[in-house]
Amino acid sequence: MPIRVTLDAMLARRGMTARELAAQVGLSETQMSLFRSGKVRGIRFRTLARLCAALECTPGELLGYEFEATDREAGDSD
Amino acid sequence: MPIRVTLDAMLARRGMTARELAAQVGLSETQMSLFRSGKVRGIRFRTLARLCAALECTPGELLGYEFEATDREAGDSD
DNA sequence: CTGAAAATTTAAGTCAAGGTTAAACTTACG
DNA sequence: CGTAAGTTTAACCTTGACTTAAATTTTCAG
Repeated sequence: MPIRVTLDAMLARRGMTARELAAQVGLSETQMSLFRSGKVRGIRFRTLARLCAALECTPGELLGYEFEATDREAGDSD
Repeated sequence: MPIRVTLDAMLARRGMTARELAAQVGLSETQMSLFRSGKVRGIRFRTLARLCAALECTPGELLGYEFEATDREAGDSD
């Protein structure tokens, strides 16, 4: 999974704990943890928008991407 | 919905039709159309990664975001 | 004009997974 | 210690991503 939600850097930049962000954004701490550990395979724009607003950043800053050759195949698994 | 998948600019830049991209990425034309018209509320990372690979760009370049004050409220409706 | 390719739209349906609550457990750290 | 922060597992609910199919519309070279 080359795309990940990278919250840590933004949290550090804003001196905020994951728990605070969860409360502010209305997300469960569980989900926050899943995001941070890269165990999520997608995201709703509503959620992404709230994270961006709370952290005052762009989607691009929250979504880390590392090019992978396998992403060029349509029939690729996962 | 302040976040949108902006494919048009990238398609133009690579001189590619939406249909071609759909085939290359393994997405239905229907879904491509829904993305382009902003009728989608989220995206799977698998899909986003493939789009990025095919268009040789970053998630940030595909996800347009416009700050909205309502995104700062946790209990916000959609 | 004309016709074919490209794109849009509607409809019906599948099912993966986003997100929740609850609860127990593990780390920091003053 | 003891408290706050973070993880993890499990059971659930619900949304909506994505599909196929098919009809319609837009686009545009010739």
